[in-house]
Parts: sequence; C-alpha cells; structure tokens
Amino acid sequence: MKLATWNVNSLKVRLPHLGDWLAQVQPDVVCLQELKTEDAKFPRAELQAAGYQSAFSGQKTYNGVAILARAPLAGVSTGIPGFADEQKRVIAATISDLRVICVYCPNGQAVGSEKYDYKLRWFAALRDYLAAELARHPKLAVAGDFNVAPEDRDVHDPKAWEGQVHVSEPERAAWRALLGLGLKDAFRLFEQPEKAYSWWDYRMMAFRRNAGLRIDQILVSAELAKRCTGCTIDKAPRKLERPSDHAPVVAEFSVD
DNA sequence: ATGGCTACGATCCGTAGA
Repeated sequence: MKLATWNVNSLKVRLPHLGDWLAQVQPDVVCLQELKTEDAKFPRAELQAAGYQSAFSGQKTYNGVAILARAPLAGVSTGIPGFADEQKRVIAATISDLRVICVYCPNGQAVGSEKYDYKLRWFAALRDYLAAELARHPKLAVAGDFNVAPEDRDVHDPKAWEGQVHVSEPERAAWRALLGLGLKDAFRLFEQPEKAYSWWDYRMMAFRRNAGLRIDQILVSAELAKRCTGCTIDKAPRKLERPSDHAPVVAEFSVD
C-alpha cells in the first residue's frame, strides 16, 4: 500500500503533472495541499477517470486540501473540531481500516508576526485533535505540508536559516509535540540520503543548487510504523516544466 | 544586496507563499 503527500501549489495548474504522476507511481492514497480551488471547480471527474475517488475542502486563491484514494473514502471530516478557522487546511478520511489526515499547516510568514502566532495556536489545536483521533484509530497517518523543518539536517543552510520561520525553536517544539503523541516521521524510519529536501524556492535556481527544506512529512502511528517498509521523496516532478515548488513524499506499507 | 519566482485575482500591481 502506497500513501503519498504532495503540495501541488494550484491543482488547476498542476493537474497534468498530477495525472501523469498518479499513472506512473500508482499510489493508493494521496494527500494534496494548496489546491487554490473552490469546491465547485474541483476536478472530480478527471480524477475519477484516473481511478481515484476524492474528498476535498477548498477555497478560492488560498489553501485547500484533498484526499484521493482508489478505494472508497468513509468518515470524511474537515477542519479541526473546536478550532474555528476560515482557512481550509485539514481533511480526514478512512480508507479500509486506515485513518488518513491531510494537513496544510500555516506558513507563519515571520517569527513574531500575527501569522506566526496563528501557526503556533493552530499546531496546538492539531495536537489535541490528533490525540483524540489516535485514541479512536490505531492505524493512523498524518500527511502533508507541515511548514516546519524539524532538524538542522532538514535544512540546506542551517546557519542562514537559524531562528527563521520554519525552523524556529517554538515551531520545532510544536512539531515534536506531535511525535510526543506516539507518531513517527516515516522518512526517518529508514536510511536516507544526505541533504534530502521536499521544497525548493522558485528563485535563485534553488532546486539546481539543492537549496531546500524538508517540510513535507508523513507521520504514522506505532501500529502503522510497524508496517512501514519505506519512505522516499520523489524529486522527478520538480524537474518538469512549470513544477510545484514541493516534491511528493511517498510511504509504503505492507498490508495484512 | 532582503531582491531573485510563481499563482491568483484584480488589472498591468498587490498579496502570499516559504
């Protein structure tokens, strides 16, 4: 079973890339972020033709999340219960006995800004939500764009980034609090190449210089971690014409 | 040197991303 996450940075623009990638990689479940699309314009029929059911929560211009799956999606819920938010950043669904939560965590803009405070409050609400979901669903995955590079090895130039948004200590503590619930970072369950990143700035030829951050992750419950057989970042779509600035992350699981 | 792309929705620039 293959589960993937990809911040597509506009589903409308990236739909051709997504279609090709689904056909090539054949993931069973895909979490998408930054759809930047209203629900009325979600390409449900095109994805169905590609073999995927979809659950989505979108809005115009900003944010927007979706879960695609080859098998039926049940128990769909959107947002974080009890956390009032206009921004469409969370969607959850159950596929067979697997609970999948797709997240587009806030960017935070700059340390000390209003958006940074919102990011930290949002992470605290996410933690409480995940604690409740974990109690109900032993096989749980949280996949998405966390907008946090958890350790210095997830940052191309830790000195230049020191104290900045995405790596600041309060953000990293908020991210680690999710691991404190018993979740594991699937990528770090395995030997990985040095300098492995999932996002590269469009500017300054950052991708060519591999000047990136690893901010897209798949967190798995203990039950799921036992069954995880690999986790990789697929840089191929980032090399295409007009790419998303994020690469997909793919985790594989043995099914029983 | 604080820019540099890209997407969007509004117009031909401002906001946001990370």
